[in-house]
Amino acid sequence: MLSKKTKYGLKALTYIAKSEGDTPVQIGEISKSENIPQKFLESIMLTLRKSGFLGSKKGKHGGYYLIKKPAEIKMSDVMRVLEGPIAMVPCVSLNFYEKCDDCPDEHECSVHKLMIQVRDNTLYVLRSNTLEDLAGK
Amino acid sequence: MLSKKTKYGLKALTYIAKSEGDTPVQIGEISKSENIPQKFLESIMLTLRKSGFLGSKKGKHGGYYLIKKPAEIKMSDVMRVLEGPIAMVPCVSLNFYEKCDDCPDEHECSVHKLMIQVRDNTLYVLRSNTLEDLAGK
DNA sequence: TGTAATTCCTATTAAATCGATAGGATTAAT
DNA sequence: ATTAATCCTATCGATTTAATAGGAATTACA
Repeated sequence: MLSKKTKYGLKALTYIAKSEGDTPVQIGEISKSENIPQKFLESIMLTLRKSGFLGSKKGKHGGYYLIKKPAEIKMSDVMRVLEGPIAMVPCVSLNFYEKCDDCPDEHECSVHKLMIQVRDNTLYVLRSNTLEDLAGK
Repeated sequence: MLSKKTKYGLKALTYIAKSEGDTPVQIGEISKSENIPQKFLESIMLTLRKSGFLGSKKGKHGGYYLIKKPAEIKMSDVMRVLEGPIAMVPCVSLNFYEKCDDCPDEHECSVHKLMIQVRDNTLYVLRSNTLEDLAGK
C-alpha cells in the first residue's frame, strides 16, 4: 500500500511542475489546492529538499522549486526516497537488500523468484515515468 | 512490503504442491522445514482453507492438501486473500476499490495514472504465475 | 527597524497494523 | 482411552503511520 506520505509528495511535486511561474511555490498553496494537511506536507517537502529534488527559499515570499527538469526526475528515485524499497521483499531489493531470516538459500525460494519478476516489472514502470509524465507534459 | 503472512502462506502452498504423497501435509512438518512459527502458520492455513485453496483432515494423521491443481492456482488470487489489494492505492484497485478523500476527480490525479500502470504490470506477473510455477514444475 | 510571512526543525501522539503467542475445543486414528 | 492433529478466539507487544504542536530561523517590505 502506498503511504500517504508518498502520495502527497508525488502530488506536490506534480503541482510544482505544473506551476509555470519562476516564483517559488508555497506549502500553503499546495496544501489547500491538493487537500493535504499543511503540517504533514511541511515534513514531506523537507524530505524532498534534503534528498535533492527541491530547492527552497525561506522567509516571506519563500517556497519550493524544482532543482532538476521534470523529465529528469524518475519516479523510481522519488519512490525510493519517500516510500523506501520498491521490491516487496528485502531479499530482492536492489538498493535495500537484506537476507531473509527464514531462507537458508534464497535461490531455492519460490517467493524470491516470484518477487523478482514483480520487482522488475514495477521498476520498469517507475523508471520510464518521469515527473514530466505525471504533470501531463 | 510483503507481509510475513503472505510470504509464509506462499511457502506453505509451495511445500504442499511439491510433496508428492496422497497423505495430507501437517503444519508441524511445514513449520519445521520452512522455519515458520507453528502457531502463526496455523492461522494462515486456516485462512487458506476458508478461502478455498486448501482442504483439511482433522485429528491424528490429519493435515492439509490442495483442492485444485497447482496450475490452476493463480498467484493473484492467493495474494488477494493473504495480502489484500494488489493495487498500491485503493482508487485503482479492481477488487477493493475506494475513492480517495483528497481527490475531487481521480481522472485528473497524477498518482492515479501512475499507479494504474504499476497495477497492470504487477497483475500481469501475478496472473501468469501459478503455484505450479512456484513449485518449479 | 519592526512586523508579517514563510521555511526549518524536533518532539510527541493517537491509531492502526503486524507478527506472534496462549489456551483450549474439537475431531479422528489407534 | 490416549494421542495427535486441526480449529477457534482472544490477546499482546512492537512497529509504523499520519498527523499535530510549538517554536526557531530567515526574509520581504512598509
